Amino acid sequence: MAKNDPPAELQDPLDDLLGYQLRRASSVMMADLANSLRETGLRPVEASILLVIESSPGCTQSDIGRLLAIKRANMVPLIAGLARRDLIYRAPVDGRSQALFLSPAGEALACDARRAIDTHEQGFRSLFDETIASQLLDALRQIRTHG
Amino acid sequence: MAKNDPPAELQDPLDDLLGYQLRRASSVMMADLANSLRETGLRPVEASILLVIESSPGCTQSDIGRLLAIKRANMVPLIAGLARRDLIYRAPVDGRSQALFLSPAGEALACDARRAIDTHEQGFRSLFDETIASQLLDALRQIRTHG
DNA sequence: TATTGTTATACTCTATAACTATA
DNA sequence: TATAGTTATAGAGTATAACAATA
Repeated sequence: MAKNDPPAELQDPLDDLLGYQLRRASSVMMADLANSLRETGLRPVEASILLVIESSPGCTQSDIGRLLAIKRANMVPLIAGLARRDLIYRAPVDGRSQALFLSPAGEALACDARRAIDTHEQGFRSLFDETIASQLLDALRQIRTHG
Repeated sequence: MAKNDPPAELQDPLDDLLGYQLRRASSVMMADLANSLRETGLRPVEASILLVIESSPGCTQSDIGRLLAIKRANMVPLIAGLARRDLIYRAPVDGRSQALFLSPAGEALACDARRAIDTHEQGFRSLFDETIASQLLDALRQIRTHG
C-alpha cells in the first residue's frame, strides 16, 4: 500500500456522492494538467485564455471572463501577465474595450499548450471506451447548466 | 438570455475537454452544496468530516485527512473549529493520537447535513437515469484513482 | 443607465517547512 | 526513524465594492 493511502479500516461514507467524486476527480485532472503544462510555463487558466483568444481573435477580456466564469476583476492580472510576456496584444475597439490577439510567440505557445492538453486528455479518455467518454461529457455539461 | 451568459458569437474551444467540464461541473455542484448546507452552519468540508467521524467513530484527524485528501496541517483548524462548537470531542489514544467522536449535538447536525446533502444530490441525480448516474460515478472513481 | 477596465481588498483553499512529543 | 499534532506562512483562486471612462 502506498504511503499516503487512507487506512483500510476507514471506509468512505462519501463514496456514492456525485459532488464528492466530481470534486476529487476534478482535482486529480487539474493537478495532472498543471504538470502537463509545466514546460510551457503556463498555468491551466492561462492556457485556457490563449486557446479562447486563438479561437476567437478580437474578443475582449470581459468576453473571456463570461465564457470561463472568471470575474472581470480577476481577468485583469491574467491578461496583464500574458501581455507582459508578449503572448498577446491589445487593440482598442472603442474607448472602453480592447480586442485581444495572439502574438506570433503566443500562437506558438498556444500550439504547444494544445498539444500538451490533448496528450493529458487522451491519458484520461483512454480509461473509457468512446461511448462512455461521450456520455460522461454530456452528463458534465448537463450538471454545468443545471446549477 | 441571462445577463451573465457569454456572447453567442464566442464559441468555447474547451467544450470537449473532460478536465474543463469536470472543473465547471464540480464548481456548480460545490456552490449548490454550500447553499444547501447553509442552514446547518456547516461548510461542505465540515459536513464531510462529521460524516466521516459518524461512520468511523474513534478515527483520528490524520485518518480523515488521508481519506479526504486534506493535508495534516490544514486539518488542525477544521477539527479545532468543530470541537470549539462542541460538535465533536477528542479522547487520547496514545501520547500523540486523539480519537474523534461526535457529541450529541454533532450527531444531530450530521443528520441534518446528511439530509441536506441527499436532497442536493438527488437534484442533480435526477438529471440522469440510474444507469447513466452509476456509470458517471464509476468513471469519476476511475479518474480519481488514475492520477 | 449599463458596460469595460481597473484598483484595492478580503476570504478561502491549498501547500511547505519546521517544531514537539511520542511510537 | 516515522508518525500525530501543531504553528506559521505563502501562494493560488475567488469574491465584493468602488471608481473612471465610455457607450
